[in-house]
Amino acid sequence: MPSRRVPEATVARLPVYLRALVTAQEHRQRTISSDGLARAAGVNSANVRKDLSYLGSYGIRGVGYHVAELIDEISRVLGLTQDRRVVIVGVGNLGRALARYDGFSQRGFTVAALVDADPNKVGTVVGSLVVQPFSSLARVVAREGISFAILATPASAAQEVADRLVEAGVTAILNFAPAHFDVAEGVHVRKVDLSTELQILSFYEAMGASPTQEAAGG
Amino acid sequence: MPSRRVPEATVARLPVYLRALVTAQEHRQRTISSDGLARAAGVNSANVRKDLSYLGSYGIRGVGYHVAELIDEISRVLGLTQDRRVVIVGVGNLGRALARYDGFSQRGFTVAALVDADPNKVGTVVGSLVVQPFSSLARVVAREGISFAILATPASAAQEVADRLVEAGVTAILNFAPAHFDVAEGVHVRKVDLSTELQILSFYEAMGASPTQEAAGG
DNA sequence: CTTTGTGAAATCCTTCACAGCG
DNA sequence: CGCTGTGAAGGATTTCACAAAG
Repeated sequence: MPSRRVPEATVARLPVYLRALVTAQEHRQRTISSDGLARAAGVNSANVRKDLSYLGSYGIRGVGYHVAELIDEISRVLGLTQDRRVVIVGVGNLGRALARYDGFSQRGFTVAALVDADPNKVGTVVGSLVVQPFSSLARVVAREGISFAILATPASAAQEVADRLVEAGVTAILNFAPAHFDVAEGVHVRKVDLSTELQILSFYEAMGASPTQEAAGG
Repeated sequence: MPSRRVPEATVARLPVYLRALVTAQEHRQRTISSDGLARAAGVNSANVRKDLSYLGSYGIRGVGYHVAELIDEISRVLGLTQDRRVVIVGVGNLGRALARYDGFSQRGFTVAALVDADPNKVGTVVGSLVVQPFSSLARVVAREGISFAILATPASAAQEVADRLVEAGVTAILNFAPAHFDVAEGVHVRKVDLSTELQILSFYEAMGASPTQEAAGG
């Protein structure tokens, strides 16, 4: 029960397990073995067992893990018990699509505000939200109780936007801009770069070589 | 010059270096040190040097690397010299945004076809392309000379779609569906899961713990 | 004097293999 | 017997630290 330190690689797999477990539950499955979970997640079963052992959540020898119990445990460890409010900065093609993406809200992430620097976009409606001017970022973040941001601006604006986000009190940023930026200690950043992923595939295509199943969440 | 085997972790960083190098070149920079590149990419400089050493591309001691030369070298290694043609399967919010995303074409990936199983979407226009029925996937892939696919369907359809893509001759799949699937030997898959990324951030938020800058491209 | 290239050390991660529980 | 939990082995990756090159 008392969870030890969880390695990064394990943390990155927990959401995958969670997804597989929810699917299993929808199929009325009450228990699941490390092997079943491993298959669904595309990893090795010893890896699953070791990962889960970090949570202190114990399975039953000869049986497997209780699906419902594991879902609760992983949700708790991932901090998904509280709803997270998110601002999307930059409502270009990608930002607009993310604003409407229901996968976020399904998993407890509420897109509470949209912000853009372009006066032509301010005031337009995306989904059920009106785009706010970038200049009012701090106010919006405070008013809406936002702690997460999705950064979907051009690369050139990334550092500036990140600075403003941190100033405004945002503590986690999911960065879709193809650029690196620095943030203060304690602010968490993850980067998703869509063309990078295709370029990596391109390498293995060109080589014709092995790595075949690759999660992009390391 | 004779490139040895390139480790996976290095491959995942090459596109990041490439991006930084192109930016440097736009700023009229002729050479760049491992330290400069490391800063721009958000990694350790020894890491940069080791990575580049795998390419056999040599820098100049006391000076650094020629920007233009390195761009060529990395582009070649990543197989970006040839244009890749891509089909997007699933034109929901995400698929449509990806279809219009100009970052792909800027980097040599041409979205050549859109496909969807929903008859209401078939025939609609996204960007400059007409959505084709899923049933004509094989024909479209053959006609358009497509080798890459972006899978942006619901999770429940992922395995089926992947099977059809592989049948049709696609050899690299970028998977946005939150599901794992199996493919034949030699077909390369990378997974991008948007809510997973937020959930990982959520973990570190909840813990208040260290990992601060994290690339999502392992 | 600056900066690369790289052995060696340190760290992290995965997989094996099996004792032991249910 | 089946399946978990985990020590130990094996890989992979990162970082250090420094000799050598320009």
